[in-house]
Amino acid sequence: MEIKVVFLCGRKRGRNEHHRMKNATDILKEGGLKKSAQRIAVINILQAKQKPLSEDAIKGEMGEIYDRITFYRTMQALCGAGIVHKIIVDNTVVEYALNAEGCPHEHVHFFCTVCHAVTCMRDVAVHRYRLPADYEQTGCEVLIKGVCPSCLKATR
Amino acid sequence: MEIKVVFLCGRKRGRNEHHRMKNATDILKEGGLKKSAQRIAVINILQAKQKPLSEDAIKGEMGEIYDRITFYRTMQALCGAGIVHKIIVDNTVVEYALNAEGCPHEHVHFFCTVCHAVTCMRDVAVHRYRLPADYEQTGCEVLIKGVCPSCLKATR
DNA sequence: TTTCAACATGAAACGTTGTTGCATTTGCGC
DNA sequence: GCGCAAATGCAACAACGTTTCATGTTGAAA
Repeated sequence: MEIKVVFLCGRKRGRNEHHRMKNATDILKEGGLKKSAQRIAVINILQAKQKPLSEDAIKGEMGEIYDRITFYRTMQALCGAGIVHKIIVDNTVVEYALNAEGCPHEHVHFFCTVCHAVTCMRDVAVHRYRLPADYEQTGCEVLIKGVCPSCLKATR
Repeated sequence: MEIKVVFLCGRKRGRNEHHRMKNATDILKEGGLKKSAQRIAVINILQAKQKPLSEDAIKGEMGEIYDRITFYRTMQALCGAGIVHKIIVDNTVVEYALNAEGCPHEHVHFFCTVCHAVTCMRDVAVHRYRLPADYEQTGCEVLIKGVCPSCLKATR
């Protein structure tokens, strides 16, 4: 039986007010996972980029230590522990994002159809859909497609 | 340049009030696609089952005439013409559903984590999310996960 | 510090999913 | 019916994802 640390939602943080990031070792410990070079590398990369990344992008950052099989297992472990979440854009397009510290509420994801970047819209909460009473809801994925600000600006 | 037939939304139909289904040949013609055995088979199967189906399920219904390569191209054609829509449950789980006649508004999809069935919640519209003004939205996918009525009943 | 069980790793091999090229067949407008 | 464009199906390929197994690490208890 392992202890999960739950972050309490404090006051809202301002848009440019960064909090000190926890290091990979602590994140793993809190998730009840053993430390390993692969896992630390993945967490550090996702933390540094501050946005969802594809396997390919992570691979590029990892360099030599990247191993395809280990990568899948690493991501399974990190997802299972709630350290990262998987964003399914299409059945052939998957991205991974670090779960935000602080308030880990369900948020909307945005996919830019021009540059193919995926963004976690942390300020846009998932709507609470009303299904017929005999359905039990456990989760909800929302993916909005469109054109991101930088691509929109580029076309003008 | 092909002509797309747009169905106008008339009065709401009652829950058990079925309208006469168009046949596959007409659907293809309206979609600007050529008639073919594969396409007709897929449309007929989706129409008969009245619910989203996986490739495997469709394959099972098609029998001998199923061909994997043709299937992908068929689904690409049908999706492109707006005759069916693809529901991405997970990167390894894809389902296809016939676009409903009548009101083809964006609707929510439901995935039962017990029986893995996918349902089009035709009466549950996709919420209009408000993103920052510099984002342009073109579409939105909503997938709710949970337990469907029949699985819920089975556990009691 | 040493020991050790549990877990992470990476190589090989395999299965599935999706695509591309090409020769052949089919649909459909003329 | 003719002929062109599109659909089909085969082969081959590429990418994605999993399983098995031998080996290397981690972390906790002796």
